[in-house]
Formats: sequence, C-alpha cells, structure tokens
Amino acid sequence: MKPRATIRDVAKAAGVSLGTASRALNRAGRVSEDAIAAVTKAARQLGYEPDAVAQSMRTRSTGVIGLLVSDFANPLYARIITSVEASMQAAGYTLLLANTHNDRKREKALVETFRGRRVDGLILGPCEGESPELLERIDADLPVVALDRDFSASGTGVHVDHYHGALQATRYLLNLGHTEIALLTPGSVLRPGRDRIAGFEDAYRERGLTPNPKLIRAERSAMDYAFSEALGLLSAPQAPTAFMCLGTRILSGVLQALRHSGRSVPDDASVLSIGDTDLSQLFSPAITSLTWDFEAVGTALAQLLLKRLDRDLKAEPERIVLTTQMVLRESVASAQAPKNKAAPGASARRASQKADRAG
Amino acid sequence: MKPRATIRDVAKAAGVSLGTASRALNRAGRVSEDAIAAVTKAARQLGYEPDAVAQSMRTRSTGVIGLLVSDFANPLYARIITSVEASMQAAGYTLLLANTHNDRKREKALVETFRGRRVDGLILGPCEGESPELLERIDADLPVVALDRDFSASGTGVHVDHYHGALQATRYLLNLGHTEIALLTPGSVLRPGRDRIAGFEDAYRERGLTPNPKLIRAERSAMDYAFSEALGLLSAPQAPTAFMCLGTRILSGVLQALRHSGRSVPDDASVLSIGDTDLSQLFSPAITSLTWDFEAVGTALAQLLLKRLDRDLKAEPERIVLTTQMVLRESVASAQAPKNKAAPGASARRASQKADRAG
DNA sequence: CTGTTAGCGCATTCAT
DNA sequence: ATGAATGCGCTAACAG
Repeated sequence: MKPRATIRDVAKAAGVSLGTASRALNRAGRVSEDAIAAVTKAARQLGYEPDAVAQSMRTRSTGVIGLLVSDFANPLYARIITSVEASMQAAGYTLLLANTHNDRKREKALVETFRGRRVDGLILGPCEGESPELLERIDADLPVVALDRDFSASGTGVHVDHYHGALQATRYLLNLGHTEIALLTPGSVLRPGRDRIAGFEDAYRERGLTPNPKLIRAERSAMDYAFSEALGLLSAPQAPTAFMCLGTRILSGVLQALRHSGRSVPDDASVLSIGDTDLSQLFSPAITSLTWDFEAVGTALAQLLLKRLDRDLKAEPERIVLTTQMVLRESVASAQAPKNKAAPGASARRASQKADRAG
Repeated sequence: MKPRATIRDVAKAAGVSLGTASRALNRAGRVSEDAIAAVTKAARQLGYEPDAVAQSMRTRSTGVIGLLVSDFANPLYARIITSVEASMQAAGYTLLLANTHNDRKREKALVETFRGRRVDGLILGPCEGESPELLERIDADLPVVALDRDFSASGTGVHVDHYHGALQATRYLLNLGHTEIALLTPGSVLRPGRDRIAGFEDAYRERGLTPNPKLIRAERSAMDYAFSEALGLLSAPQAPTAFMCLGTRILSGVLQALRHSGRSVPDDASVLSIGDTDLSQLFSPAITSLTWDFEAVGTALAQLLLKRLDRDLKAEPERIVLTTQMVLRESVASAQAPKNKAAPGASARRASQKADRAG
C-alpha cells in the first residue's frame, strides 16, 4: 500500500514548485495556464487528493459543523436534521453528529470535543439544564445556532412558537367543551415543554378557568411511561376527556392505554398529537395534530449558520420563529356529544372555525 | 477575543519545555509527578484544550468515522445509527454523517470527501449501483464495514438475513392459504431487496408454485408511490390477498390504499410489515412483522469497525449475519376464512406453528 | 527524566 | 508568475 500522494509529489511530477502547485490547485493568486494544466494533469495521474486535515490546520477552518440533539432517531428531530444535512452538504459542509441523551454533562463534554475538533459551527438542540450563559460563552468564538433553546437576550437561533401553538390547540379543545385536558409533554425544564405548558395554562386562564396541574405530565418521553401515566389518569375520578401528546412515543403510549382500557377515539376520549408523524397520519382514526414544518426548521437553521459562517466575526444575532399549524383529522370530537359517531368530521370542522376565530 | 492557548503557552506557564508539556498532558513516556502537576495546573488555568486537528495531523488519526446511508431519517436506519453512535461515542469516536439519497455518484463523492477528511473508518449502507470492487479498493487503505451490502469474497460487514426472513414470512402466508401475495420492497438492485425477492420466490417454488412477477413491486420507497401501486394491484383481476411491505412509508401507502378501497385488515387483506416500527406496533389492527434487532446491527457494526481500527492493518475480513424474527400480531388472517373475525389470533397461532415447522 | 529538533501537508508571504 | 521559506499545533525521536 503506497503512501498517499502529497502536493509535494504533484509539484515534483509537474516540474513546478510546491507553492505553484498549491496555487494552481486552488486557482489562487497568479498562476499561468501552463502551470495549471501541468499540475492538474500530474494531480490526476497521481490520484492526488488534498489532505483536509492539513488544510484545516493551515486555514483554521474544517468545513465541519457539529450538531447536538438529545436523540437524532426521534422522528421530530430526524427530519429536521435531514433537512439541515441537505443544506449543509450543498454548501460543502459535513455534519458531525452526536446524541446528548438530554444529559447536560454529556452535552458539555460533546461541545468540548467538537470544539477541540475545530468545527466551524455548532447547532444545539434543547437540553436539560441548558443555560443561556453557556451558549453565549461558546458563541464568543464559535458560531452557534440554537434550536428551540433558551438563548436569553443575544444569540442566534430558530424557534418554533410552541406557546401559541399550545394556546391555539388548547382553545380548540376547550371550545369543544373539553375541560379535563391532559397535556403530556416531556421536559418542563426545556424551552419547548415550558412554552407549551404556558400556552396550555393561558388558554384556560383566558376563560377564567384554572388548569388542573395533575393533568400536566412532563417527565419523560418513553412509551411505557406514557402508557402507565395515561392509565393512571384514566382511572382517576376526574378522567381527562382529551389528550395532547408530544411525539411518537408518548402518542403511542396514550393510544395503547386508551385501547387497553377499552376506550375508543374520539368517542370516549379525544387525542391530539403535537408534532405530526407517520403514526398520527396513519392511525385509525387519523390523529388531529398540532405541528410545524420540520424541513423549514432545518433550512432556517442552516441558513442562519451559513450566514454566520460567512461574515465570520460577530454579526448581529438573528432569530427565526416558525409558527405551528393545526391539522384537523378524526381523533378529536366534541366533549358534549361523545356518542355522536355520525359526524365527527362535521363537529371538528365547526369547532375549527371557532378555534380560528379565537386564535 | 483572545487566541486559544496552545501547548506552547502551557509549557511556558508551567516552566517546562514543549515536549515535557506534551508528555505530561498525554501521560506518555517518562514524566515526573512534579511536571505533571505543574503542567496540569497551567493547562487548567489557561483553559487549554488540545487542537484535535493538529493532533490528527501528527498522529494520522482523527478519531472520526464516517457513516453513509441513503437516508438516516428512515426509521429502519435511525435506530441502527443511534446504536452505532452510542458504541462509537463510548469508544471516543465521533460520527461524520451524510445521506447518499441512494445515489451512486453522490456516494462516491462523499466517500472521497470523507477520505479527504481522513476519517479513521467508514460504515457504508446499501446504495444503488454498489460494486464490491469499489468497497475493496477503499478498504485497501481505509477500514470499511458494510451494512447489508454486497461485498463479494473479502470484506467486513454486517448482514441481515433477508433471504431466510422473506422465505419464512412467505411460507407463513402460503400456509395460510394466500397465493396472491404482493411483495413491496424498494431497490431490487440493492442487496436487501434482491435477497428478499429471492426468498419470496423460493418459498413459492418449494411448493411447486410460480410467483406472479406482477406482484413484486420494487421501485421506490415513497408513500404516494406505494399507495398508487397498491391501489393498482387491488383493482386488478387477481387482487392480492396479502401484502408484504418494507418500511414505514410503503406500509403507510398500502394501509391507506386498503382503507381507501374500503377493505379491512385482516378480513379482506392480510398485511405483513418488513421492519417493525412504531406504526406497525400501534396500528389497529397491530401489524404482524418480519423484523430484526436494529440495536444489534448497530452494535455489530461498531464492534467490527473497532476491531479493525485496533489491529489497524489488514486483519482477516469478518462478517456477522443477523437473523430475522417474526412478530405475530393481528394483521394476518387465513385466506380461507376471510370473514372469521372471531379468532384471527387463533388462526395466526396455528399457522405460525406450521411456519415454524416449515422453516 | 527533560529539552531540543524535526516534521505531518498545506497555504501563504516574501522575494525574485 | 514562480520558487523558497515560514509556520499552523502538535507528537515523537533523539540527545542529553
């Protein structure tokens, strides 16, 4: 196995100096056409490929950007990341990916690792115990774009407006006569979770109602956990008549609990998914969802980072807020007419108009 | 913004030479406790962090491994990659990820890019137009582990035994009296697709039957595509009584087509999912699946690569084959008694015993 | 045990 | 337009 050809070999083969070869390869500075031709040919013959590590060392730029989320297999992240990757790949960047498992310590270690690897930029998803200061400190010498994450006053990031989303979805359910609504979303310490809870509670308050804190379950995102939580909720005296569920796993757990307890959707209980997925679309009945444009989140993330990478020093921070949309399907019915199997679509449509007016 | 501290700064602050600082930091060679203490302290005070790029340049090792699949948002891959990431992260490696979109050219370009970035190893998922030669050429100077990919005689990789899986699943359906079975799996040019089709056809042949080639649809993996294909199949004179569907998207399309055409599962048509997902578990009726252990695939991949990284030169190639499992649920019924709603479980159980004997 | 030196492969400056 | 020289930050080989 012969050692890889270096630019030195190319220069020698082309009969020029090392510097000229470099300039010819990068078409930088003044080089003659002859030199370019000779160097290009020699490079091809030798199968020369530049050593990106050496280039990075020299140029202080790696062409790599780091992406840290709690779990990139989570469908809610997977599509965002795919979209980021597409944009960054088109711009010539490659993605260094790692999962934080929502562990602050691990995140910190990974940020250090990535920074040590001299990534050109960082995209950070929400993580438990996140602190704006940490982000700002990092951002001081490494461009960081935050995803749905606390970023205090300054800082660049993309945010989904979970607050107004939850507000709208909760209003929608309240309009349908539901008063006992369960909100299952993990991470009340995370920005998305907190904002959802705030919107949820405000929707109650604006009607002069007080949300039942026991119906807000926000611990972990796991199917079996959601299953037992939902089961517990259902067996309580004031069983919820509607469930708002974040993500595939929680939705799964709730649907199983409902099935297990012999209740049918939406006749016995309404279900609303936060974050639309395959499951919510295909489930029968199809699940009404509060969702947002995952691809757009990824594009926005990439765009912001690219811009920051471009004017490499500190441009003014920028943030993009994306709104949520309600996708009305079949899993939500009026609380007043639980047995009105005939026209769930009609009642949903009617309620949607109300919700639109209210929102 | 002050420039980052280098090892030189640390050495100076600690009052030792550059070499001693390096040895102290890496605890390599002979260093006095005093030196270690002084250097460690200085490093901490200066906030020193080694420059991984410079280290890589010197050591010819980056601690990065590249991972190329067609689409890492695909649930079938997402869990495997998560598992790989966990293993590699534990071993101190980081993952460089990119999607090939199943495009041979793009894959080639990405392999070049990764190689240029001097990744320590590569994990390659199946890709259209894949050639064993390509892999072997790469593997000549860069450890490569293949995932479900053609690798001719030599080469390291992890394979799922899709052939016997399809054979078993098809036998199972044949035993239940289905003769018109549709097989929807993308990529007949990819190893997994080819092997599945081979197993499918052999199950027919061993009964002296000839599979209907029109029932094997293997073009693309997209929900709308699967939907229209399934619809077309259902309106044909010899409509299939059972569907084998690879992955979430195709399964989704087929289920929608079934619903759209007013057929119920499993009474009017049986459905078997290849690759178990949230959707197949939660769908009602729950979908009987042919699946495999995604986490184990990831672990095996990491283990093989780590071993190859260890004895860094060419150890003998190694491959791991993982078997598939049938998960019997509610979406498959006997073709003979389509209206026997009472005991689908029972008939399935009976059939499963037959399948076991047959396999 | 420690200091000094020599590159890793490359882009870039400064001469010419 | 080009060649020679410099050094990015680090580890490893060598000499003390």
